[in-house]
Amino acid sequence: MKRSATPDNPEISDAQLMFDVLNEIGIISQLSRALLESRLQDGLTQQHFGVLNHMVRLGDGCTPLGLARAFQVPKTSMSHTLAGLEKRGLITMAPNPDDGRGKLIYLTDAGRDLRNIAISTIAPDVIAMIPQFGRDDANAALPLLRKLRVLLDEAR
Amino acid sequence: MKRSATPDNPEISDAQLMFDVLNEIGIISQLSRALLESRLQDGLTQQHFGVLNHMVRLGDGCTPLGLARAFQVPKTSMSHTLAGLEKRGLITMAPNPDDGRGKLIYLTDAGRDLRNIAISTIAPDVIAMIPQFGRDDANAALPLLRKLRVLLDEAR
DNA sequence: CTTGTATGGTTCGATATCGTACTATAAGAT
DNA sequence: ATCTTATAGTACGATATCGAACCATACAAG
Repeated sequence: MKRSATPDNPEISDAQLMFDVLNEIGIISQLSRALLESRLQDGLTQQHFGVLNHMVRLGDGCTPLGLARAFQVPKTSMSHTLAGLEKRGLITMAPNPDDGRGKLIYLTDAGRDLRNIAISTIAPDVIAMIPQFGRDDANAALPLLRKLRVLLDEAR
Repeated sequence: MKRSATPDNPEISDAQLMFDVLNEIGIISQLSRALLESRLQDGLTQQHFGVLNHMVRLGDGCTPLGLARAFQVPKTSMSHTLAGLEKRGLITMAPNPDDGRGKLIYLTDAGRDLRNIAISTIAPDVIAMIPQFGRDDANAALPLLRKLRVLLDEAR
């Protein structure tokens, strides 16, 4: 199980540690995505929900590229996600008056409602996790994750 | 016990905390996947690499369903991933002598080699992160992540 | 005012993901 | 033995993801 942590090459075990961290993160992401999507209707994905949630929390009128950066996905992926949201009437896309190339994304009432319903639907699952995970551990984990995310983001 | 923004309903901010944790995890997962796949050739994905790595570390001769459970993906997804690995000559699939329905997956030499090459290719990036993230923080994060993963797994 | 280059966005094709439905074998209960 | 239910895996279709190529606009330098 334990790879030889040869004292002359401590980097190996350090690298293994980071691999393990990223591996756990990958599986948690997979699990939380599956949990979320099992609660969403109409083939909505985590990305769809994420975009709606982002705009409710931080305000709409943002650009497709800005959203792509916020979620760290290629702009082509965001383009497809936004097309799906527009097709469902959850957002509208308007040309950017300040930039002839760009667009601005706005929530519709339906989009806002759907986000709020989704939150209510998922909240019990999330709240149920807290006593088991522990508020202290959650509070401890968040800054570590933020730091790691920023690091990975800068290292791109 | 709680310094809450909404004293009448502390669960709200706790839920927000967990949402934030899962959100950071999702983005980190996205970033590390992008980083990994940019280093892999021949259209290999994180799943492909993950399966090879899993078998090198924990031994091959495992079943498709066992792998699907290990990675928390539907068995149809694993079926597709394994087909891709077999097509590339990185694994072989044999009928399970103890179960007429099942198969057993074995690494080929090419599969083992590819995994080792991939590890060597990625290791510098991972090692470079360590001094910035901090070994202590990595050591602190891992058990928290494991706990969260187990929790989510059980709550499925 | 051109020209070159950078930026915002879409289109398209290849592949991945995953739910539904299906086949085949296994295993337990009459 | 037969029936029932559970399990391992695949086929297929719908959608998601993403890189390459592309278009249009912006912007900077002559």
